[in-house]
Amino acid sequence: MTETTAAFHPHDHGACIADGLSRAEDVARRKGLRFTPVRRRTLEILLQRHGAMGAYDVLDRLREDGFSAQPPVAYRALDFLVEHGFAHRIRRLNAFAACTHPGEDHSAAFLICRGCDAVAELAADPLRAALEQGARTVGFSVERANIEALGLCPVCQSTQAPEGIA
Amino acid sequence: MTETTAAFHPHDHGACIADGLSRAEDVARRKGLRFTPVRRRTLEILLQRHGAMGAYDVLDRLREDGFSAQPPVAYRALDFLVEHGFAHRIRRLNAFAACTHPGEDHSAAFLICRGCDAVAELAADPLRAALEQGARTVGFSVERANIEALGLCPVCQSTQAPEGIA
DNA sequence: TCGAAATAGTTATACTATAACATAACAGAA
DNA sequence: TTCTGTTATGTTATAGTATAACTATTTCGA
Repeated sequence: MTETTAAFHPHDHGACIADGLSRAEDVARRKGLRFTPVRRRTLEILLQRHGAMGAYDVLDRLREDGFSAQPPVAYRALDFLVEHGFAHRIRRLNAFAACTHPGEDHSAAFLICRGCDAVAELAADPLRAALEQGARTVGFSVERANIEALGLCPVCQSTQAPEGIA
Repeated sequence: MTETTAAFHPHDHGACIADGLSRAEDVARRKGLRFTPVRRRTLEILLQRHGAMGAYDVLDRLREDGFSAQPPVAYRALDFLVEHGFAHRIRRLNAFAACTHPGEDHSAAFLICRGCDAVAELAADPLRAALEQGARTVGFSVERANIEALGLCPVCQSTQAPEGIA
């Protein structure tokens, strides 16, 4: 497992967004998926935020672009993105985040800072493998997994109080 | 990581409940926690179900016992149980489940069957260790983690259709 | 016994998500 | 091209989940 996101550090965010979009477009074309305007715009919104975003926040942004502002619009687009690995759902936050990985079909783990709410994505394929092995001992076959950790990012470790006191 | 639950198999459920309660009582006494009637009853309800339960389902049961039927009552009791390791929150299901582990202070992973909704808890300390190591490479300190897998239990593997078709 | 702290009761509301059905766009076959 | 099945979107309504904020009570140590 190695770092694959610069969420906790400064970086070229513009390139970040452009890369994410064009990668998604490539994958969608290759898989024959319909990367429609709402879906594309939804991914772009997530990429711009570069962090976790609630469905209703996404919805607000979509409204500004003239899309229908009803919840199902956002949820469908988000579900599509998650389904195909362009985004992840972070259940602990009831939120979504654009996938920051180059590769397709990976497993991800999320590091959620309780100090500043930043979210970082780690490649979790080894973790996933370990999980599947454990599951096998009970005869369970894993299809999808969510791995989410709550804690403190480097910055907040020096400025925030320890757990339970803040 | 080894199997520590019999959720996917028949077992002595009565003993299961009694054990869970008395173990919790021991720990609470040792830690100086107040294992009040609502909290105790809430844990008992979760143990009886021996699976995931929504907060509002718990609330319904509490009402039958004469406790106040307002959401905060259930959420507080559940939060207490989760906080001290007597129960776990399963975010994928917006639900809670009694901890089926003997030991305290462990990490757990959940196997959620999409066929029959059964939930099994695996000891996930190795997984947790791997997660923490990965987090360290980004300078992140893990305090809590949720690891949840969706898939098929042994029984449903033979009777259910594959993902996406069911 | 007094007072601080923790727990529980209560009311109201905020936030998250989906069901269900109507309409429109698209893709391949006839 | 036109038909037709399929996929996507629009729309309305509502279900489900969770917490804020305030009051009352209990507990426990000083």
